[in-house]
Amino acid sequence: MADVARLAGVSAQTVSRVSTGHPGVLESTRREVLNAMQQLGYRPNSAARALKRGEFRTIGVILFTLATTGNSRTVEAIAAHAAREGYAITLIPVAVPTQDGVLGAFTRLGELAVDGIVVIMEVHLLDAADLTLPPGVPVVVVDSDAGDRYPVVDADQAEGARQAVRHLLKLGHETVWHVTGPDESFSSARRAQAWQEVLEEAGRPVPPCEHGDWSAESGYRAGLKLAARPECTAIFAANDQMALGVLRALHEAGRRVPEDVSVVGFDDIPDAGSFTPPLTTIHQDWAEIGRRCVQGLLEQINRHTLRPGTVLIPTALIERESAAPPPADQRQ
Amino acid sequence: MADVARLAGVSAQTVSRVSTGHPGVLESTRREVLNAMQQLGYRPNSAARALKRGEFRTIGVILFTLATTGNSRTVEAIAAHAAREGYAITLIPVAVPTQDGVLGAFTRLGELAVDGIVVIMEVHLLDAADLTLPPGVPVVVVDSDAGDRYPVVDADQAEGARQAVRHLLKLGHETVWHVTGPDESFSSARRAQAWQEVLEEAGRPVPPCEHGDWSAESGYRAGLKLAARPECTAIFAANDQMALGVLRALHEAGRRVPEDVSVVGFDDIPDAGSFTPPLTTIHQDWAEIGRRCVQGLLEQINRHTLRPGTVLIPTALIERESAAPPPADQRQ
DNA sequence: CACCCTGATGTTTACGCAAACATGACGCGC
DNA sequence: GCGCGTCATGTTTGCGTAAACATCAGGGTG
Repeated sequence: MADVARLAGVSAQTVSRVSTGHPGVLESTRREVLNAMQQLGYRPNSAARALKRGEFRTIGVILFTLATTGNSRTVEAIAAHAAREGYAITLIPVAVPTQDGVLGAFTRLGELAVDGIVVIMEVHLLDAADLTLPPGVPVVVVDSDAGDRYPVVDADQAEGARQAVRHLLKLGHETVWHVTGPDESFSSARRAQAWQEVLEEAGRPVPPCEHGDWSAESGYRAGLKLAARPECTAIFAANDQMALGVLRALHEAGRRVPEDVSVVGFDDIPDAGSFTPPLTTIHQDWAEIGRRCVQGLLEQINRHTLRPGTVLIPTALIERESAAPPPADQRQ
Repeated sequence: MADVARLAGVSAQTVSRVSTGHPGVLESTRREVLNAMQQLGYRPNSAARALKRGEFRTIGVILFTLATTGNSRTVEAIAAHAAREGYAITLIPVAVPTQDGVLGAFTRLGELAVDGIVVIMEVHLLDAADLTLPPGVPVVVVDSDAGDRYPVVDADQAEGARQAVRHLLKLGHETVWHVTGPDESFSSARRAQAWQEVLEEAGRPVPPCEHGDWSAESGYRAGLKLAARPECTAIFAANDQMALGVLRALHEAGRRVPEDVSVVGFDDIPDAGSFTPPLTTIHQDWAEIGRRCVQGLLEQINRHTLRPGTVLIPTALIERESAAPPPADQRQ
């Protein structure tokens, strides 16, 4: 910076003013400084800047994996909105989803240069890490029911599941079978619970769940079992990937979709419209989730207020071709 | 830090020595300091640390989107390996894939606290941004042919495509039709080129390409056209998502896979094994790509040497059920 | 017993920047 | 024409840390 100041014939402070876009610098001076910067290839040192200002303009995102569509889409949206506000994103992946792994990530995080944290993580693991969550650091949590302690942003899992089940019921199916996600997932539990509630409210039998792990392969295994039951005419899979596996299982078992069996997924991943047949599913607005995360975090950073509570992002039923009325002989 | 020093009855320097794990501190003193740290909730300020040490222990990753499996997997692997080396990852998404967008990202990047950069981006857009790439900053490029100027890490696109085409030829198909990715993609161009070369070497006719954009929907459109050609018995799609669309199109057109038409994809996304039918495809080792990116970057950071050149990660043919010999009447 | 060496700890300093305050030039009003 | 306000710019200072150097105590050696 001193070199730039010398070359431009001004003081270091004026260089600083130019680089931060401060007002009160003569246009001619500004141009001269800019020129000198260019010539010397000057780049402000962000460490020094952060030290002086006491903020990093960076948001940390802690998660298990980018491999799920939801996570990577959410991160992408967070990054995009953060960038718009002048914030960068630092990724803190948790190598292993154990309490130790989470603890390690939170420890690293404590030493990281972040002004706030988005936690995309199942709540029970968050609990374990709770102790080491640096107090006073703004936090927003996704995919959790910790709304009483932290600001939570999430898709309206329950309403989405209700939309799916009601849609199948309205088509005339007597009941709806369910393929769940992993037990430890909050989203999975929420979707399963809502599925059960809708059936009970409608006075329909609640068939036993098949348990999956979000993967298409697990959906395939569940689908094989369901395909073997002739009374099963409607399946709600807790995500689109498992629905894909269910579709394959039904196809192999010779049961046509949607003529014999209807399938509804959850997520509306980009490929869902190209499944065979195109999948009727529940759309999640990840872009909006990311936006609200950033918004909530900035609110805390700027206003120094932690406001627990849950922000629910609406879901939407996307009707494609995998759900239809049940076969005539099974119709209500 | 001063408070900790006071509480522990030592100097600030000793606190620093403890927090950096420096040797030459009496065990009893160390414990006392650790104790005081805990009590006061002391966390070293990473900005000050970075300022003093002249390094951020952070790697920037600049990319267009996390929406493709390849990108998000690569980023995840980069993050995991970087974490192992004590580096964090900062994400710099390019909002719009235009030269302006890229320029903007590189400008932001210049001000970012990173010790090195991984660029996951098509090369022609990189060229446009070239001017503003801060000189002297370690860089590794993925998905590019800029091996003469930068260290490049990439899957062996050409060999992968060759494996796919040769596999179909060996099964007895007279030739192989191709659904490409977007024109501006280096990977897409490389795969298409290798496809053509293999056909020419084998003395087979080279049918016209169908052009897609990586999306399943574009694969569906291409598949519809291909399905209308009875002479088409083998299709190589430049990625698995487009292959999914092709599968759907063939199914709708009443052409069975693999009995009537064989399909091979590229990527081996996690769902590929659950397509209907399970997709034969080319596996890319994204974890290894991420690992080599970090390795290449750290080499530059530690040894201050820029070594242009391309590291090619081998691909592997994964045989599943979507490719088989052609129908008897079409057999060679 | 004086010397030096070693190892533990304290003191000084600078990293690069920007806030706060200081300076100085100019113009305007009474 | 004197004083005061305004605006552009310069000077001082300190953010939290760790490297470099300084100090000091104890122990072994000739």
